[in-house]
Amino acid sequence: MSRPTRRTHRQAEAEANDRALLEAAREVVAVDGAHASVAAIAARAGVGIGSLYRRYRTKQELFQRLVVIGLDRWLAAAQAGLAHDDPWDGLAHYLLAGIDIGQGSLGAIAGTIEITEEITEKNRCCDTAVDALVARAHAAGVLRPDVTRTDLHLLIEQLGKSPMIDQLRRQGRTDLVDMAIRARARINAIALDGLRAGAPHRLPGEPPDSALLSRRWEPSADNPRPS
Amino acid sequence: MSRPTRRTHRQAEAEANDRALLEAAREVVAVDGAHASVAAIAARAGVGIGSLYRRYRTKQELFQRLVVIGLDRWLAAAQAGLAHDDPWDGLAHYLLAGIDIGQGSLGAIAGTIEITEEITEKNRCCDTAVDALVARAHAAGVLRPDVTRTDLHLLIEQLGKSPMIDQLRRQGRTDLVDMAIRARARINAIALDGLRAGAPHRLPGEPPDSALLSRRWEPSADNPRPS
DNA sequence: CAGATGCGGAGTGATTCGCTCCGCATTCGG
DNA sequence: CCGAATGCGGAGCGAATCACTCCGCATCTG
Repeated sequence: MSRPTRRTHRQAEAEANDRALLEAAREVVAVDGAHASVAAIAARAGVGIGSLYRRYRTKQELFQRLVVIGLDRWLAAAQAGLAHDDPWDGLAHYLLAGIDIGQGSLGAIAGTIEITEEITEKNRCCDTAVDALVARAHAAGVLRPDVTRTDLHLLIEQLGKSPMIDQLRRQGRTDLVDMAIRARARINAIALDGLRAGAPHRLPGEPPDSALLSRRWEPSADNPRPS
Repeated sequence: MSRPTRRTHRQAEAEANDRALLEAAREVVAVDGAHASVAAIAARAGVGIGSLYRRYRTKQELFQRLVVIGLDRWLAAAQAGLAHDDPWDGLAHYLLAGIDIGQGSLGAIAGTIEITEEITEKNRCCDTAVDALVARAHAAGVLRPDVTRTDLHLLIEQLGKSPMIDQLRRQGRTDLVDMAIRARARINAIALDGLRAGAPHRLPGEPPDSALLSRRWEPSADNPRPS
């Protein structure tokens, strides 16, 4: 009998394939949103369609896994932010990490999958962590007081989507992709500076209701849940 | 003979249909990007597919028209900004108008259409107007000096896409749509404050090359130009 | 070396695409 | 008041693409 920690070649290869699959799915979904096709995902991962369907029985199962992983990374980013000594640095880390993780792509498929209890629970954890991050920054007086967690979330969602970078990447213009990524870093820096305390104006209107975000997980008419 | 200013019922109705068609196309493209189907556009406009194809011989012809109209509005926004006495107010007006016009949706179909001389020329006009707007704001010392026209353009593109609002609108939740629009106004205000002079940090890296934007009009491998 | 395992991708029916074409309602000219 | 003309909506077309199945084959295991 082999030692339990020792895995066969096949098992290791299968795990590597799974990682490649998830990473590829993340990339393709970031570009095509809910319209991402399993063929494109498999091709990007460099595996056959058959291998994809051996691991995930349906496309939705893969997407659910994708959402769970995204929420995990999102929570990790928030906790890493809380680990920073400086309240502002922590908030900035969370925001930039959230943008890079592609929180925006999560929203794209949010309405297309069945919501499991696991997803709801992880979502709650994330909200709690971000609330702490925001409260600390508010208490330290480094974040403009009229910004709420939902504002932050919307900002991340908005800045997370980068259709131009996706388009350039599809075209294989790696030099331009680098340029676009550097350019986006500047946009992010602008947004960060807009979040700092001491802003010249109050934000317009009332703080947005957090229901705005939770409602997005509900199915829509054009994206009916599977029966 | 009827007076030349007098048009028949049919002509007036056809014009109204055309306007509805263009507005519907703008909305559907804002949601679905280049994947927008002519059936969806016609349905949203409340006209038959046949009527659409009587006015535009192909889908691409409609999209080209859409881009031209978008560039017209964009130029008008820049000129309206220049008409403001206050340099900052002018810039802010341009930015907010550009976001609302849906400059972001132009980028989505930019790579899918044949570029006419008209489009190239209008694009040049827009760039010139925005350059003047930026230069005036820089000279007045109200815009942070490390922000370039391309930065502004990328910011507009980034903030122009609102997948969440599109999703809610498709679901017909008009109350949530209003809420989301108000929430986006706050995001825009944050970005605007981040653009003001006196920002605590310099933007990272070099100013982005304007080629980043012009290259996007070129066709891509997955979006080949029609032969 | 024989059996087991997991792989890639051709094939399947369903769906959606851009687009054509035609029956029909409405309007115009006399 | 009527026949001709006009422009409309949408059924229908071939092609493309979708999620998904299934099987021959290469590779690894005992």
